[in-house]
Amino acid sequence: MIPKSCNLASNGLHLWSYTYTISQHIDFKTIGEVLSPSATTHATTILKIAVPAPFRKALDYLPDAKPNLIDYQPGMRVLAPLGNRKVVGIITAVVHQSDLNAEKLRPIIKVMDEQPALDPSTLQLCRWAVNYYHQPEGDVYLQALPVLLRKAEHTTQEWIDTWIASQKGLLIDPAQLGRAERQIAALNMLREHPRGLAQQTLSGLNIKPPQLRALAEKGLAELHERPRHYKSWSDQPLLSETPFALNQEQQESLGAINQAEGFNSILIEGVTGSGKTEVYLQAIEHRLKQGKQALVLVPEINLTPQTVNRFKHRFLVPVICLHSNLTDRERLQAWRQAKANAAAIIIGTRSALFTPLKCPGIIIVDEEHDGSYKQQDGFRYSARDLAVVRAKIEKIPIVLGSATPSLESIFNAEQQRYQLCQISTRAAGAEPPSIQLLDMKKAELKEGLTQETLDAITDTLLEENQVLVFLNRRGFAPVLMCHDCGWQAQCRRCDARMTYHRQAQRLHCHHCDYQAPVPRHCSHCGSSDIRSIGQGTEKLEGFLSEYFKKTTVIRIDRDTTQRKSALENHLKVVHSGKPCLLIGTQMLAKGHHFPNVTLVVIADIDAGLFASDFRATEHTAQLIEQVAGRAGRAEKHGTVIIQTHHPEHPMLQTLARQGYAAFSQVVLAERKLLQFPPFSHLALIRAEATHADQATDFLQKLAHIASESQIPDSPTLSVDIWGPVPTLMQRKAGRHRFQLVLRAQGRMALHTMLEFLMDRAEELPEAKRVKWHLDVDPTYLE
DNA sequence: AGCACGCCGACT
DNA sequence: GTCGGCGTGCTC
Repeated sequence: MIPKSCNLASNGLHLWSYTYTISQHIDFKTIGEVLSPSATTHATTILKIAVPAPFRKALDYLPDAKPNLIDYQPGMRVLAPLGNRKVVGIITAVVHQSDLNAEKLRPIIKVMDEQPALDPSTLQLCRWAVNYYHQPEGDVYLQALPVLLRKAEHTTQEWIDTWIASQKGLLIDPAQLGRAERQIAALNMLREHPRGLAQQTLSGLNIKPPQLRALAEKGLAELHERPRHYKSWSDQPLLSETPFALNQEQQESLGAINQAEGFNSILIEGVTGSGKTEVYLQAIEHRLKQGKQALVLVPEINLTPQTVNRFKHRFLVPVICLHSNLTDRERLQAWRQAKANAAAIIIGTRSALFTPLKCPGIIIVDEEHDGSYKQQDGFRYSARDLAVVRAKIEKIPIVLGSATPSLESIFNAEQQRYQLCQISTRAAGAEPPSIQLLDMKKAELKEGLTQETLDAITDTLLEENQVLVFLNRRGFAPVLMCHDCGWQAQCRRCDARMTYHRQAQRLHCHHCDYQAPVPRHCSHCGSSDIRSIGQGTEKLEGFLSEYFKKTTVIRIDRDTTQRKSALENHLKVVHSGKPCLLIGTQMLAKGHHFPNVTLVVIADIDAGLFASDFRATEHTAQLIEQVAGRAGRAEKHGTVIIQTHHPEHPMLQTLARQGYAAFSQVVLAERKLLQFPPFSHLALIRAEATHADQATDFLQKLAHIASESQIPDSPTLSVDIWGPVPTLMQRKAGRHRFQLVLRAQGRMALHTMLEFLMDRAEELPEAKRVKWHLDVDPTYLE
């Protein structure tokens, strides 16, 4: 029997064979060290291991007890001692000298798999990410593995219990087993299959473990663990439906993608409903025909059964979907299948980027502008940006698609780094919706809606069409105020007002989840005249279902869709096509198609026009376009009403009259003037602590170190340092938050600075007293 | 991060 | 007298 945690160095039965190609696994960084004279004189092997602990760099370890039997390769998982615990780490390099004293080095406990868990291209991607995001190596390398493989209990290979007849069992006359009928049957079965049978297969043949164990005790059968072999998908027929005919622009986009041999990045700017997905499908088909796999990244919210079904309907080959409610075990299974080429198409969110592919053929990033590609905690990477790096490493094409590309991507296209393909016509000849800016100034409002808007809703419903009212604010009312003294309900842990939820009869902070009962009296003056100010989706729902008594009103936000499948149930009504009124937040803006919605009302856009963040207008415009894209598909023309106090706002004007492409040019010019990304590069160091000065002291020190290290009179290498400045919400969840903003013209300057700063930060005693992190290419300055 | 060590307060 | 709170320090 082979022990479950099969160590390579053990002398157990090896039923597998493993081969490797040294050249494939060379760590280029270590070549110099390998060839250096000191290394050749002392042939000691040092393993650089990335461990799950807050060290910036990998730790040095010695090989385990039987080093000669093992070829240590970067990417292999090892079990290593760390303090008084055992951790799973990744070999990042094999070198021949260490900066540490030899007596401080400890040997690893064992190598955990016979093949590296991280293949050479994933390793390269991780190395790139370490250098770019300046994140601890352990965080980066381990993040690239499924959760279960970060633990010692699981192996990269799946092991299958297999019973096999022993030598004695093959020779014996089964009649000697006497009246043990079931054991005789079992032995006969094993004799018929001298290469062994999986325990599961045997169970299916009604041969159960007790009989098999009885045979094993008599020395007639043996239990082995064998690695599971996956069947490659590549010999299967590809399609189960005929692809749709493409229009001219789709054809051109597909041509650009298919033409690519090796790395190429293509940005598809295609209006909502332009049939981008069809282009993806046919581009994937092209690569499948070459026996290559496809990786498709989608935003969190878009990974709906509809999206996945679109792929499953088209293709007969195995499609794997990595959605958020998979169990860890299912994720590991998917990882193994992708690595073994048992799956042809992998669709997933951000983290799916690290799925190993045996035969990578193409990467597609749908809705590339979407914020959910940026991880906002721990290892803060952008899956979209890393996807481009991965495509470069794998030498395959990458497609970035969006109706509203990020300004970074538009800029990259202008710089010829991306090939731009535009699809401006909607499929089936549908007209783009017309955008109407509705001046709210001095207008009489009913719960935030003008009479004109209400009339438009009435007309649409009378025409038997559906209406979508977009309000990006959950709850009943954003503010609860004392009418006598002006007191407002504040969150006691954040610098934010509490939102009033009427149905739950609670005050709820949307920033830290703190909840409180609704006060009956003002805590400042004791008055009982407490009123709610402003509108939330809950309040709007109440008003609209009263105003449109005969119409079904459906509210869709985080509060109404908490229960599983609640969203799908809500949407069933919408998809039935009956006239109805939809009210919703962000959730409604993406991914869903409502062919019968012909009127979209954006109730309050003003907050998005004047937010302090430099990306605010970009995000607001993307949101408007996305919400507007819900309206009027196929034969029905759509209208979008944007209610605003600032109809003359240049951003709104440009967007409404000339569209997103023109808008993006205006904003790019603005960014250039202000030297903001993509015309410069940003990094943030955020710190939070229970006492504000702990955070500022730490950041102050870093700012000082940074300015000291500047090379004088070298504009190409200089880094602007701002701060420490308080974050927009200075106190959140009871902690004070400050940040340092670093800006540089060139990437090199920024990275040199960051590498230096992170090394120094690790040594600062203050660093241990505050919670802090680095965010390279932050989405929000806050 | 995780774990031990260590030094102070409320309890079977 | 202990159990346990979390501040501090350390891990190749």
